[in-house]
Amino acid sequence: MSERRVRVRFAPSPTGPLHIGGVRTALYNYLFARQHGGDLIFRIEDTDSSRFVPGAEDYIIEAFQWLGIKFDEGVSFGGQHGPYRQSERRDIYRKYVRQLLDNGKAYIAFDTPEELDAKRKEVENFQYDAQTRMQMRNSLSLPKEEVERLIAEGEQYVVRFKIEPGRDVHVDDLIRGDVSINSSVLDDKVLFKSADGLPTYHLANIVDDHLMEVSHVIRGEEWLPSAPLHVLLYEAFGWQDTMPRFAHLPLLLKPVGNGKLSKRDGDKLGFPVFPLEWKDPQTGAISSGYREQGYLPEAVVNFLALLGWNPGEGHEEMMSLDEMVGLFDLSKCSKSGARFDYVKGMWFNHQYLMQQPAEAWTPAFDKILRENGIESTPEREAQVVEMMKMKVIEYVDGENNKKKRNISFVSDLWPLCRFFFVAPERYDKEDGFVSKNWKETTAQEMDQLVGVLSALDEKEFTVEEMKPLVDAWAEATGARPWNAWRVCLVGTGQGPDMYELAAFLGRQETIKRMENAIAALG
RNA sequence: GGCGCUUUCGUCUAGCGGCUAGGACACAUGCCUCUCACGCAUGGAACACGGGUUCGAUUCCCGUAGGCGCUACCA
Repeated sequence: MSERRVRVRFAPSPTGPLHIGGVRTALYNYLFARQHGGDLIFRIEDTDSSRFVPGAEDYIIEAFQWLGIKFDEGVSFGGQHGPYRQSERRDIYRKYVRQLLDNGKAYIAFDTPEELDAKRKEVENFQYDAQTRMQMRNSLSLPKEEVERLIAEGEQYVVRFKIEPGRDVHVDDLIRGDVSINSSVLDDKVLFKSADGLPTYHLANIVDDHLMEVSHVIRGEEWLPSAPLHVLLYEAFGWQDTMPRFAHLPLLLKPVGNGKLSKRDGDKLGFPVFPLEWKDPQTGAISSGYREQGYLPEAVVNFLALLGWNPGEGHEEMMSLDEMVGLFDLSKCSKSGARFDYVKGMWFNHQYLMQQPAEAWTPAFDKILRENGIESTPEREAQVVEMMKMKVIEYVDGENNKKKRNISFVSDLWPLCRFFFVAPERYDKEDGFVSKNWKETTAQEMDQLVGVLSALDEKEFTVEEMKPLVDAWAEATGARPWNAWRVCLVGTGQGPDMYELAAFLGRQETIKRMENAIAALG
């Protein structure tokens, strides 16, 4: 059994953008496949034509590309077991439906959706099973000629799985151990619909996993209740010897409140639930994505991996994809759902952001500057802007650790760096820092400081020239001008060392801001 | 309602019969300091409950309660 080559799959339904929980499922499949030198298959489960959403498939592929999760075969990746899109496998499924029908493991049912609805209204907790199927319109209850006539007349029908009641069905789950359920509580599931000639999930899933030689099915816990049905299907086909092992992952729960994290929760709760931004082709509504929010793929993957799995023994939480491949272990997955605490995701992003060289941030920061109207200046000033940007990065990400900012995203830079580019519009006395550091005599003091600074020309306005001059003056007069000076240049208690800041702004801008402040605060 | 899964700090979790129940995020405090932050240090904070089994249960078993999922001609 363990001799079999490891082959796992991620098989989403193209009904919209990929949910973050799906990303984690795919990630675990990826880790498992890599670790065992096996294959990861990408299959599209589009057996419900009515729920098909254009663009979803490409979106999913792009998302995994961004995340660095690579597939070995499947839709758009090629392989020997295709086609990998279920809608292109109709003929294959037909053959297997026939086999089940011929073996008496399945039967044809003519009950319309309306009839079934009526029945459900009439009988509380109605279930289509061994108890009730003889009361329904199907090939078991109807005479043979009648069945043939109905089919010949083109009546729509479905094929149902004939579940034998009263049997304990066992599923050996890699995460949960033995799970058993009595077959009597299972209903005769629809396997195939004549209306569109397509199978339902259950049939397509089993047939494909078998044909694609899938060795392990790693999927979300929402599938656990139907796992016994799948076991029964493998048996009905006579494939029990090559039946894959199952592993049902705990679900991702909402950060607050009840229930699992759903597609609609995202932006409402203040964080994305999709890897990439998604625009609904029908409504045009936009859902935010991790990529567009400024997350690094490494951070998303690292954060997600630890929601439901843990390497144990106080191992470092920061892990690359490759490290995780070495450490991953299905038996170390937790059994209960994990609340999706995106604050920790932000911390991971902070960590990965800090590992990057500052130059890596330039494109993103550039965009922010443009959004704030900084770039739309004449060419001459463009050079200055460029220099400023370099300065900003140095300030934020200087080799001196003391200067590092607490930023989770590059976009967090703007409120911290604004004053480099824009003079304070107003000096707010309500601001605690301002009121604390701007006293009666401060205006005078700043006036003097302007005088001291004026001795330097624009070229001499450097930290090296300025510092001795100002320090000497402060020493002589006993002034402690820095905080008030900061009020002048920044407007509040933020920013780098005052000499560095002043040198960066230059003589003209520095003195202008000081005079503005003196005039405004008096 | 039925069936199944599940239950350690606020959150993610370590623990696999004997531990002062460990770590991370978040939070609080202190240090550093011309501000904010970073960094460093410190602190508060948990075994759902009730029965067993055992010399001994957070750990094993059974109940109860809570949480989650499934219960479609959706996946």
